[in-house]
Amino acid sequence: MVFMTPSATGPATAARPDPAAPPDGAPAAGRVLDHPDTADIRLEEVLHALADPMRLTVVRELAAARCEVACSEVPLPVSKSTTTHHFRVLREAGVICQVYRGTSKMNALRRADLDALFPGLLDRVLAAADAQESRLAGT
Amino acid sequence: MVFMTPSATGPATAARPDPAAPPDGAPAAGRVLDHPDTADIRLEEVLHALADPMRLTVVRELAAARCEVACSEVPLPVSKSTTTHHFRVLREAGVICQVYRGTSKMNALRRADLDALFPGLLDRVLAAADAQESRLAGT
DNA sequence: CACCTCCTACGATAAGCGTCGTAGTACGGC
DNA sequence: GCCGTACTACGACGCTTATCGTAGGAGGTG
Repeated sequence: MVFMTPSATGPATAARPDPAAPPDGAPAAGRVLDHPDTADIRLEEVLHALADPMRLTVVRELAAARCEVACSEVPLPVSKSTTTHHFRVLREAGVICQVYRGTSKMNALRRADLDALFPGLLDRVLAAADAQESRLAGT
Repeated sequence: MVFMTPSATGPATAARPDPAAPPDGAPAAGRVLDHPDTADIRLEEVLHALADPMRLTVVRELAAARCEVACSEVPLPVSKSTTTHHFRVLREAGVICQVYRGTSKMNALRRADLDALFPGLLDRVLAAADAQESRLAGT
């Protein structure tokens, strides 16, 4: 059941056609992380993943930064282990794609996969989050 | 901290301009339920409410039936008390509006409020749920 | 090689959630 | 007034979750 980065149903946000990437070829050899196959992504799990404030923050950061982001670049008001935990939940729900790059673990949204399964959903959630933030800020 | 059915920021899906409603005037006198004010609805709570399979089912049923629906008309594979619990979670998250009507408690989506706060979100979630159902059915 | 950084795994804890059954209240009909 | 229907409140149970700290591995740098 599922082995590595999506190659089956879609290269996800992967294929890393972005700069910032190393010479390539060796995205970190060994260490490969389990990602759900695109077809195995479940709406309830995605919603659950997005329902947590910490994780929603992460997703918004990832959406804002158009390229891959290291775990440590998304500051959360919780411990390192808890942060790791949240990233894992997001990955296992199929929301993000994680890949080792040197000592860092890079994260990216699986926009393509999510949009294919649930058209427009992610955008609406992000827009809703922005809207709510503005609304609450203007108090 | 909020008192009754929305009248403050918007009559929600209420105002019951639908048939099926009794002569009106006495929608059940006493028993009034607490609903969050529109401005108090939080995205995280809405997502959390929608993330549960049971509750998502309820919301889909409510969206399908364009009018108010009694709790007992949405059959769930769980006990009565659990059903009550789920309806309460939905109400407290601001997703549905509940009103006593005789011995029944009628439920309706707070579409207007949700669309005002999070434009298009509910529709996308419903569409995503439909899409996933078809996708999984066609296995 | 030593060392530092980044991230992980593990165990612990406390809180939350979904589920149930039972007992009970409000309302309408007889 | 009595009874049935519809829903609720409460307490219990077990599972999941969010959080932490500590210990440790993988990989770059010197």
